[in-house]
Amino acid sequence: MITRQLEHFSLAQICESGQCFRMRVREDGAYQILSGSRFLLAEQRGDECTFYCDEEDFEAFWKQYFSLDENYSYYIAQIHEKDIYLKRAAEFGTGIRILRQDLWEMIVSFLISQQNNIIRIRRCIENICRAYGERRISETGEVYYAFPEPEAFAELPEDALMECNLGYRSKYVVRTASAVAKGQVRLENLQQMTYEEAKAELLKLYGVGEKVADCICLFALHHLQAFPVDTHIRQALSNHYRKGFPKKRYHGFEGILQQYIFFYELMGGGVDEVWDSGAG
DNA sequence: ATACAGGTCTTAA
DNA sequence: TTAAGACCTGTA
Repeated sequence: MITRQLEHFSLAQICESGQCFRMRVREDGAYQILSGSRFLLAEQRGDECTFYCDEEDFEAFWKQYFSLDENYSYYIAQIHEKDIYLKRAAEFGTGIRILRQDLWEMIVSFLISQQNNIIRIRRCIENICRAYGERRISETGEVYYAFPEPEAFAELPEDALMECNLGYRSKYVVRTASAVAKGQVRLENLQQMTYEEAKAELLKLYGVGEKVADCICLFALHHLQAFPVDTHIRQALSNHYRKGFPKKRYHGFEGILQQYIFFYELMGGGVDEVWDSGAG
């Protein structure tokens, strides 16, 4: 068991930020975090966090998973003084962190995410884990299912995952799993690549486009310069950044600011700011 | 009922 | 190279 005082860290906000679909809050207020085949139980009171794992596990894995070695105060301090909207968004989501999640899990998760809502995305992922993942018991005694390896999907008929409610995305997952299982795309190599290289490689996968590739780069490969543009972000940018988002100013960590904006819009924090266009 | 969810692929000009 | 349509499914 590990206890830490943490700034700019909120399990609740991370859980609701729409980057980790297998994290959930329990009845007792504790959080379950699943990543690949791992399981972690964690609690938070104010800025004090407790992680139910041993020192070695924490140092070798979870610390990086939560990006605890990064200084988010610095990123927030870079926000332009006059950018009221971005300052509000960052203040609103100040406990968000960009996680370092499992690469294969993120590929599949964001294939499923397209033209889909977060509730159903979570359910789809839960379904495929139950159907194809290994059943396990955590150190703390909870039953959970590991995320299935590519081989678990690789030989399936392309529409097999419709039974898990993936809809037309089933074939994206099966074909991509097949490509990875055959070694046509090597996940180990992706980890070593630059943002541009990794994105280009990911775009070769069937069902992976610009947006999904950027999500994978940001949430798994931790390329903080990836800036996924989805419907929410597109809307927010057209409302608040007529000349485009100032990526140059924030070069190298645009992705963090993207996540503040996404979270702000998702949670309805931005609604009061979209009043100005019609009234003369 | 119709539109919309953290889009991408296919097809046609 | 760009632009419309199709696409599973649940929810409001």
